[in-house]
Amino acid sequence: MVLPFIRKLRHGARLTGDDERVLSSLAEPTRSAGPRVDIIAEGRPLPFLPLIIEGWACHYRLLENGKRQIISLFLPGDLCGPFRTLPHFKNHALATLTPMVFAPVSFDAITAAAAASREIEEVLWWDLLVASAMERERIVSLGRRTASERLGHCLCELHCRLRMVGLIDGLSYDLATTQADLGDLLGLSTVHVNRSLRELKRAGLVSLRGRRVTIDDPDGLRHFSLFEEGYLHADGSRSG
Amino acid sequence: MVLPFIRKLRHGARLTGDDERVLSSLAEPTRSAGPRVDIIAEGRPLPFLPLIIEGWACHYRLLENGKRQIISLFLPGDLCGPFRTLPHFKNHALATLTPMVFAPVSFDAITAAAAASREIEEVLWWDLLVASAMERERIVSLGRRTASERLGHCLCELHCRLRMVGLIDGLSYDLATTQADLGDLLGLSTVHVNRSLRELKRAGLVSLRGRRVTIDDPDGLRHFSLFEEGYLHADGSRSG
DNA sequence: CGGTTGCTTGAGATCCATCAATAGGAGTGG
DNA sequence: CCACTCCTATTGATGGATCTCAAGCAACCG
Repeated sequence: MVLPFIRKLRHGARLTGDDERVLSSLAEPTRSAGPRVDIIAEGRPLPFLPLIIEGWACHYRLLENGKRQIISLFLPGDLCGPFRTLPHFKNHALATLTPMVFAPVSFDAITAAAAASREIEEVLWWDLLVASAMERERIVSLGRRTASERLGHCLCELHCRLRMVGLIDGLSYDLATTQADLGDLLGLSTVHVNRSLRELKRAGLVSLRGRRVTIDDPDGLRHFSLFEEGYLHADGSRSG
Repeated sequence: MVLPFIRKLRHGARLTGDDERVLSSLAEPTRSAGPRVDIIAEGRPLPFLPLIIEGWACHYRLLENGKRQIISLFLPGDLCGPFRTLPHFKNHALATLTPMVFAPVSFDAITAAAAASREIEEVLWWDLLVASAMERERIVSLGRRTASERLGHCLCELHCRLRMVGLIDGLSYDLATTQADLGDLLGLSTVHVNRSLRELKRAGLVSLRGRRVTIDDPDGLRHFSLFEEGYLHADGSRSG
């Protein structure tokens, strides 16, 4: 079985067998965590870099007024932060959204891997630059897209990201978040997430059965949400 | 005269004289640009990394619906992007907000500088991590702060950032943006920026004379805006 | 079964956008 | 020095988007 981490990185570089073996070795040993558990508390330096094998997680921030904002959403194959850190840099809280299996990758190991192979060094940068592009895209969403557009955009992005790690079934995938989580991610109230979802359903763009999302009209949803997937670099555009 | 770039980086590492000379050499030669000019068009790979000597700039994104979102704001001393890029990564548009003097730093030169000195490599990462923290903080603002809180937070951040490069005068500094720019930065309409500003003024938190901002009640403004400056690493916390 | 969690819907309030108009300041040309 | 224009700031009025409060429902789980 190929790790989702490896599957994802193949979109970013042509990895040799050696490269993939080195990268796979970073993914061991693994730990497990339950759902809705803090892996790393807010304000601590990062002791290691979590690499997700299975499950979803997020960086979040709790404001003094009690509101929560999810800063980044992490899926299987994701490194939960930049591959390099410095002393005195504190982290946002990292929490699981679902039960999760992850590898606590040591920064030393990752640095050594990058030093050993130019391709690995590049693909780690590729991953960092894509993660950073997703954050910037969310700034655009939060600032200038309506609630329904934000939600549609998010559903498009998730489909694309899950496709990169082989976790979709055609136009369907399992949405592991609650609507409250989506609200904290998109800067909306739970109630309004629900209404926006209803709007997308009524427009025939998506449908839901339980936690299973199906994008019924991909072009329509992309157009409605102003979604352009280039920033995710899922097309192997390295070769084009 | 010490470059703002150097002044800023001193907050991130103890640089030797040699380090500073190497970093200063990156800042030459320089170019000038007028106000409201695109330095780099959207969707192009980055030909070089602009380093601002004087003036303000921003990354922005124009949506198909005509709305604009400013993604990052850049001040004197700022590198307008991560110090490493990869082929096929396209950029957001980079535009000046004011007349600007900048150095088009070549990625090769910056890579060489990082390879030559561990301190330089670290301080470039420091800069990248701080820039990334500012983007995440804006996600929090856009998602979970009210208009006035966002504005106050922004004014606090600007004061801190300008302080790091010596461009403040006590509690005052020159705000180089129009209210329309602030709106695009904070996800608000121009009109509402104006009203939020009025609210901050009436609360005795800030005052304005022309483009000159004065923070009359720093603690009050910080508290009101839920601003905690740790993410900017302006305190030389590397030593603490 | 009862308790908990998440989803759904309604009603009313609030925040913010939009439209429209005015005013001030800086530059420009006569 | 004045008239003109453009850009920015300011304010009012109105409507729309979203939040909050509240209630009911469904699924799951001890």
